[in-house]
Amino acid sequence: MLKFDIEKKSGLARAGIIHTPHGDIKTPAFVGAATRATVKALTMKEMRELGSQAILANTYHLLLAPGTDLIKEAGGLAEFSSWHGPTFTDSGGFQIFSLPDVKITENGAKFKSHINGDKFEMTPESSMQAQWAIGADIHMAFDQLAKSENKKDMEDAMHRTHRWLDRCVEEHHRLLLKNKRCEVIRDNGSEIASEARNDGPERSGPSNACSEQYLYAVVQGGTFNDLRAESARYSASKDVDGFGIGGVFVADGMPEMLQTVNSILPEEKPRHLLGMGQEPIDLFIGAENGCDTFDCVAPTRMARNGSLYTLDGRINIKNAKYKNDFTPLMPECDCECCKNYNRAYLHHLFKTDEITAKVLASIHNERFVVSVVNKIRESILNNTFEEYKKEFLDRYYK
RNA sequence: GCUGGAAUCGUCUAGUGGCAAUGACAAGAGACUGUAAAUCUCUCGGCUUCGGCCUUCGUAGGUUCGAGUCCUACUUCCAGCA
Repeated sequence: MLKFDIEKKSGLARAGIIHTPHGDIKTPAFVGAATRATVKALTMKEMRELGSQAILANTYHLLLAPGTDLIKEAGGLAEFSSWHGPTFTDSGGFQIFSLPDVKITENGAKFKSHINGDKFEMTPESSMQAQWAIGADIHMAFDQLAKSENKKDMEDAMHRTHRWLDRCVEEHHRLLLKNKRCEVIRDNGSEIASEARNDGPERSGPSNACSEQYLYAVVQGGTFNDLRAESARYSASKDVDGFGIGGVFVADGMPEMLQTVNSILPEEKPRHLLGMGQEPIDLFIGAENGCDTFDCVAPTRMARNGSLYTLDGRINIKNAKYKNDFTPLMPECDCECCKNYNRAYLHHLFKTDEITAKVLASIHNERFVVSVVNKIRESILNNTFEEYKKEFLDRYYK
């Protein structure tokens, strides 16, 4: 079982430490979105320097290229990407939702590769196998999202997610048993996996794709809190290491939804809020209501598109008004971009389409969200969360 | 000097009698939440009570119901020949 220590609690909010085979994650924490085993425009060294604790890659993308077997051959995601820290993989479930021409059956989802049109099918079992091959520390169950006003549609997707979860858990345990590092005990003649061994010092050197790996169930249910509650109860009843909360598309109603879900989920297991983090307020709401980790593509995507975070809200650095602005992007920021460059320079780099524009902007935006979540953690530990939240949000959204 | 060719919105460009005029870039703005995203959308002659009105395709004339498009002259540029 994944080890998670809770250091401090305040209502649903908590600060803790997730102990993964590749190191600790002090929570709440923002996990960098490294879909194709890279955080776009950034090197892993830059990610470490800006304080990122973990990354999340996507099974669907890595399956298409370079292939999960190749990553296994390389020694796993951490070794392959030179990240060497805690890693997550998303299951590919989101792609069922986001790609066109996806056929969903009870067995799984049939995709067409967006690269060359190759057809292939992903099932709960194949997703688990792919994630084991990729070798991230924490895996997401293969789920089905829905975005519908229709409760029946949402309910159907949720129930399918639950049936798939059963298959994910079974396959995950089968793979756990196969793993040579796992201790196997016999209970009533049937093999079950015991707690993965996690003795010895943290492994930060070359990793092993066969090291302990952990599974999160994914809670669905859309905007219907009774469905969310049902999904949380179902997920909580399963033998998993933690939980992803998925299918959150609007911040409206998120506090109530998270209160519903996180009041049901067992306190001692970590919770990951999937895909939320474009708006800083989402991070506050998430942490406040019991989420431990977050991931979101928006900070780096927006960075590449010139939309940059400041304590006074997001600005578009490409706007003409920054042409002669020789002040730092965000004076209070300690990132490489803000410490060394000014807005006029960033404006120039964007207007002339220099690669460095995207690099510096991504360093800053990623640092910004990492830093906000780190400060949320500190404030939970210091009992100053409410003050920090008010101070930050009043200024950011004024 | 002669002979051809060419001049269109910041730039390049489409346009061969019905045109405020094509496309690209540039410019201005917006979007982006488990990444088919270094992407996408909108604006881009002026005014507008949103029905239109006015001014535009080197300059000046002309033909025509109608000219960026045809004719004449001029100006500038390009190529070739002297």
